[in-house]
Amino acid sequence: MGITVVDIAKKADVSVATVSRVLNDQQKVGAERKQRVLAVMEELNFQPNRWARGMRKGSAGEKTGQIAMLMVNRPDTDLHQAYAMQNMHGAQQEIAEAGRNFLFCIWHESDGDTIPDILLNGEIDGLLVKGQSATETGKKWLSRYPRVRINPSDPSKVDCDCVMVDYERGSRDCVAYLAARGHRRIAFVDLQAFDSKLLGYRKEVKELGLDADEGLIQVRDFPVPLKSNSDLDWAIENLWSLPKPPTAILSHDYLCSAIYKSLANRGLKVPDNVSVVGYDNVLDCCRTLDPPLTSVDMGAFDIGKAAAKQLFERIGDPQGRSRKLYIQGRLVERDSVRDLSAKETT
Amino acid sequence: MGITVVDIAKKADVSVATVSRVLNDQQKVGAERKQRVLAVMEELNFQPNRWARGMRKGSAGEKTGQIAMLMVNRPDTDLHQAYAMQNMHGAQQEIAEAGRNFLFCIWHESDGDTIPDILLNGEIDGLLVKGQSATETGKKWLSRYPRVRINPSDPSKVDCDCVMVDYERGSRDCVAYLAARGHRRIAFVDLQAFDSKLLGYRKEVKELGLDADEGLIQVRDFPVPLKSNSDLDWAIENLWSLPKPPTAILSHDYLCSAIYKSLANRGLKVPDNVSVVGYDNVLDCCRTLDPPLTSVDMGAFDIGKAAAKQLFERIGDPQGRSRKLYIQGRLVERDSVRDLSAKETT
DNA sequence: TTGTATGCGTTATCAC
DNA sequence: GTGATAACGCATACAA
Repeated sequence: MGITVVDIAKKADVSVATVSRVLNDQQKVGAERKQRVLAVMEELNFQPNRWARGMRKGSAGEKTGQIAMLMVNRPDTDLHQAYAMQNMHGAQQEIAEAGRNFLFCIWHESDGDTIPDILLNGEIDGLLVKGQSATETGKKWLSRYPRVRINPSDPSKVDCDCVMVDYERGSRDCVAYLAARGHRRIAFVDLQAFDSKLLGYRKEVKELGLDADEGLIQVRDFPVPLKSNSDLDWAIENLWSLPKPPTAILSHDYLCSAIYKSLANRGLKVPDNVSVVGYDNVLDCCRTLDPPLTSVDMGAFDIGKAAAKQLFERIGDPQGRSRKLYIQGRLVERDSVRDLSAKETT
Repeated sequence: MGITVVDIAKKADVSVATVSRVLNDQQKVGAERKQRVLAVMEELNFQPNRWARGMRKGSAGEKTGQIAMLMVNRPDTDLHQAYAMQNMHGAQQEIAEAGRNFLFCIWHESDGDTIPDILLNGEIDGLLVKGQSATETGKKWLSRYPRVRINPSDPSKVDCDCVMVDYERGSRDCVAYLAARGHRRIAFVDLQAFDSKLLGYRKEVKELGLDADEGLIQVRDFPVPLKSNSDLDWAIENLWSLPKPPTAILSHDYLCSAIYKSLANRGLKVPDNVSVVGYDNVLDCCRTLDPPLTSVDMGAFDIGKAAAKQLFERIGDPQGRSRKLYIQGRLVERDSVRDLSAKETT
C-alpha cells in the first residue's frame, strides 16, 4: 500500500542503500544524489515504515519511532489529573510534530513486581517518566532507556535528565508581587513536601526585608485529597492567633477554596481584609472562586513539551551529561489581591 | 536478544509455521503439538516481536498490537480533564492486560486539515475515539479502523460501536433516591446538551407521580468552564420565584459549588433547606464541598475499560452489528440530602 | 495437519 | 561514495 524505499530508489535511480543513508542522514552521500532522493521522497510523500525500522533493533532500540510516557501510579485528585493531562498534551504535541508515536502507560507498582510490557520488548526509543519506581528492579529497567523525568520530588538526587517547575522562582515572584503592592506580612500555607517553594519564599522575604516571622509559615502534612473545606482551619486559626496577622497568604490553588472558606468563617473578606495568591493555575477554581484567584501558572503544558524535546536530544546523545531544566512560571492576575500601597496614596 | 519463533520451534521440535499457527490460534494444529508449543512458550517466556508482526500488514493492519485513543480537541476543564484521565486509565489497563500498546493522540482539527500520523500509516489495530471529527475527510479516515466511541454526544446517529454513561438511568436513580426520602418537588439544573439526563428525570418524575412542574426544569446553554460562582444565580433565582420552590435539586458536580454559593446567598442551607444531588462523582469538590455532595458515580474508569474490551471484540469480528453499551452508574451517598420522610415520623 | 520457502521494508555489512 | 545483498521475526502460499 505504502511507498517504500525501493520505490524511491527506482525513481531516483539510486540504490536502496543510498536511500536509507539519506533517510538516516548519517553516512556520506553525494550532495547531488542526496538532493535527488530528497526530492523524490517529497514528491511521493514517502513515510518510512515504522514496523520495518523497529524490527532491526532488539532491546532498547533506537529507531522504533515511539516514545512512552510512564506514569507511576495514577494521579488521584483533580489537580493531579488535570496537571497530568496538560503534561501529556504538551508532550504529545512535541512528539507528534517529530513524527513519532506517543505511548501511554500507568504503572501500578503495588500490583506485584510486574514490569510494564513497554519496557520489556524494546518497543520504544525513550521514556518520559512521571513519578518514580520504588523498587530496585523497577529503577534498573527504567535506566535502560534514554529518559526524562518530569517534576521529580527530589531533583538533587536524580541522575538523569529532568524538567521541573521552578518552584523557588515562582514562589519568589509571588512574594515580590505582593510586596510591590504594599504587603509586608505574607503567610505561607502549604503541604510539607514543597521545600523549594518554601525556600523561595524565605529568600525573597529576606531579600526584600519583609517581616520574617516564623509564625507566618503554616506547613503541615495534611491529607490530600482534602476531605473537606475545613481541613485548613488550623492554618487560619494559627495565623490569626498571631499578635499581628498577615495581610496576604501565599498558598496553592488546590488549597485556596478551603482557605477562602476558613477566612469567611472568621468574617474575613478576600481581598478587602486579606489577599490570597495561588499556585499552578491549573484548576478551574482559580476562575470560579469568589473573587477569582490570582495564581502563578507553572506551565504544565510547557513542561510536557520541554521534556519531550529534551528526550530527543538525549536520544541523539545518550552519553552526554544529564541536564536539569527549570520551566518559568507566569503570574496570572485576577481579583484576590488588594493593592495596599494604592490605598495609602488616596 | 529476545526469544523468537525459531527458538520455540526448535525446542518444541516443530516447524516455525506451526508455532505461528499456535500463536494466532486460527488454523488447525494437532492438540498434542499445540500443548507442546504452548508449554515451551511458557517456559521460555516468549513474547512475539511486535515489529515483525506489524510489518506484515500494510494499511489498517490487524496485528500491530497497538490501540490508540484519539481525543478530538483537548479537554479544557477540570471535569473533562479528570474524566478523560480516568477513561484513559481504564482503557490503558484493559489494553495492557491484553498485552497491547496504548497510544494516545490529541487531534486539534482546527489546525488545518492535517490527519494524525497514527491514522496514516497503519500503525494501529483499532481506535478508541473521544469526541468526533467535524470534517468529512476526518470521518472517512476514522472509519477505516475498527473503533469504539466513548460518550458520543448523539448516540442515535452513531453507526459504530459506542460505550456510554447511562445518563437516563443515572438520572432516574437520583430522582428515585430523592423521592424515597420524601422529596416531591425536585429541580433539574443543567446544561442544555444533556437530553437523556433530562429525559430520565422526566420519566421518573412521571412514573413516581411527583410534581411535574416545568418551572422546576432550569436548563440553559451557559458558558463552560464557568467564569465564576455566580454563573448559576439565574437558576436559583428562577426556582425560588416559583410559588412552591423545590425541596431538592438534581444537577452536576461541576455546577454544584456554584449552586451551593447561590443558595447560600439566599440564606438557604444544604441540606436543611434544600437537598442537592450531583452527577459524575469525578471531582474532588464532591468531597470538599460543605456539606460533602451526594453524587452518582458514572464510572469513567469502567467506561474506558469497557470500550477497550468492546474494541477487541470488534477487531475479532469486523463485520458484526455495531453495539451500544451503557455503563451503569452508582449513587455515592454523602451529606447533601435530607430525609424528609424521617422528619415526619419524629 | 504439517513443513518449506518466501516476502514484508528497513538497515548493516560487505565488496566495489 | 556507492551498490548488491543478507539479515531482522513473523505469517502465509504452497507443497507434502
